[in-house]
Amino acid sequence: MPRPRRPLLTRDRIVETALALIDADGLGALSTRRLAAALGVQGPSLYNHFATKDEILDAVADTVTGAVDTSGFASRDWLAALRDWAWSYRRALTAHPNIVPYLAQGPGRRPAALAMADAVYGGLVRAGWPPARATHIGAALRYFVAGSALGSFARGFVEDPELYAAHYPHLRQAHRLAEHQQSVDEGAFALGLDALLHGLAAEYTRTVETVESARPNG
Amino acid sequence: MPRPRRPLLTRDRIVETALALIDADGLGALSTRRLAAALGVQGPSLYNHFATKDEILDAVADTVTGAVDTSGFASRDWLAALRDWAWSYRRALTAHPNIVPYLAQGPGRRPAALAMADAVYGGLVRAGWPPARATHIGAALRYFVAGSALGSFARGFVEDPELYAAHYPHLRQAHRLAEHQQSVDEGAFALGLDALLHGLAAEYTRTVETVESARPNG
DNA sequence: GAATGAAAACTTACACCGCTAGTTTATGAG
DNA sequence: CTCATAAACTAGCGGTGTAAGTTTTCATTC
Repeated sequence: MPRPRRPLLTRDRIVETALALIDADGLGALSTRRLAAALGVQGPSLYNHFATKDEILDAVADTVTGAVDTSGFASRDWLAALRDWAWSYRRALTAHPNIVPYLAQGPGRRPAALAMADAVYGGLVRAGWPPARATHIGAALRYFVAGSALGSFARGFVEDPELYAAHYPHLRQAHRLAEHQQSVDEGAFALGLDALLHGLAAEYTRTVETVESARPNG
Repeated sequence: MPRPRRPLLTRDRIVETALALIDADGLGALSTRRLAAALGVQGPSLYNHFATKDEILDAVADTVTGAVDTSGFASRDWLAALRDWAWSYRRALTAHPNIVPYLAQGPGRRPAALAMADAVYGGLVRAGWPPARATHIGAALRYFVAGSALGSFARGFVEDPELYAAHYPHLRQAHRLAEHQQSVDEGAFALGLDALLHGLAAEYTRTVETVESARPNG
């Protein structure tokens, strides 16, 4: 088949299909040949639209990141904005858990990831956090969200009662975790996020508000 | 070469060499043939000692997890034990960052990972946390530690000033993050961990101590 | 001490992988 | 109308995990 009258592929169609395959079969199951086959095309044709497979994955990762809502930093106080962002971030990642290991490596040059970092950092600095602290807070929350989406804690335990009974006295119920996967993971996230934000709020009154009130025009 | 008089390979030697290769060149650069070559042997010989490559990676991951110290749960109060554990956990992972994406998927059937989960969960329950809460706390801290070790936040930003200057007003200094990688990552971890533990301590007095004092013999 | 079976290396080979090179034809710009 | 570019193709390279079968040695059993 030579060049067709209407292009068979577009970047969007490739990214969309890649994400669907990753969601369905995992990151490891995405090969250029399988992706191409799902698009009704031969493997190397993809390289007319992307230079490398990593570029495809970058695009997939960025559409996932693009679903994260950072608008709170423009309208709400920093604490509420952080909470909204963290939940939205988590929702975006858990909707496509298989891409998280790739995405969690860092923003790289992906526009949506950089825009997110920009919004968070900017929002925190605007709220009065010293720049270094704003960096740390953004990083800490990213750690927590990425870690929570990366391989469900609950699903990480095998569904095999005998494995635990013998050697791990406190894990007798661990095999049941898989059943309640979603609620365990969400409960852990909710608890951890609340604790984190609680701690940050305390830190805020301790450092930022203290410093401001000490200034002549604070 | 037929069967040699003294075996050329042992599981330990394979795991050790695999970890060294992963540390040096990354997880993606570990192939059975390269690993075998580093051991002075042909690729398929590895399969006399491990059934699959994943089994090798499991063993590597478990030696890394084995370096985590959970002894605090036997000797200190739960809050100090959590802090010690989290730092030890982080040190173990950041010593071998390239294996973290594999390891972070969950404990699976790896003995060291399961022993760690057992110690943490047991310690928290012994301290008075309700079982469900203990699960959540262990998970939340694992999220945070794994996220922090999985692809350095700082290194995730490209060292290219022009990339940021144009479109991301608040990230003008982001390209400098790579320089201070270690201190940024550690600072973010320290801040986040302190905040998390601060929040958990508050939650403890709110729920556990309240409940206990309400009991007749509390 | 001979026989035997498992162990541990080997070679060969398969199906798949990412990607390059070169070919063919349709499209759109001048 | 010309022609560079775009977008599909086929063929193929070097690499991957691993299965199959071979050879020799070791450890055990009669």
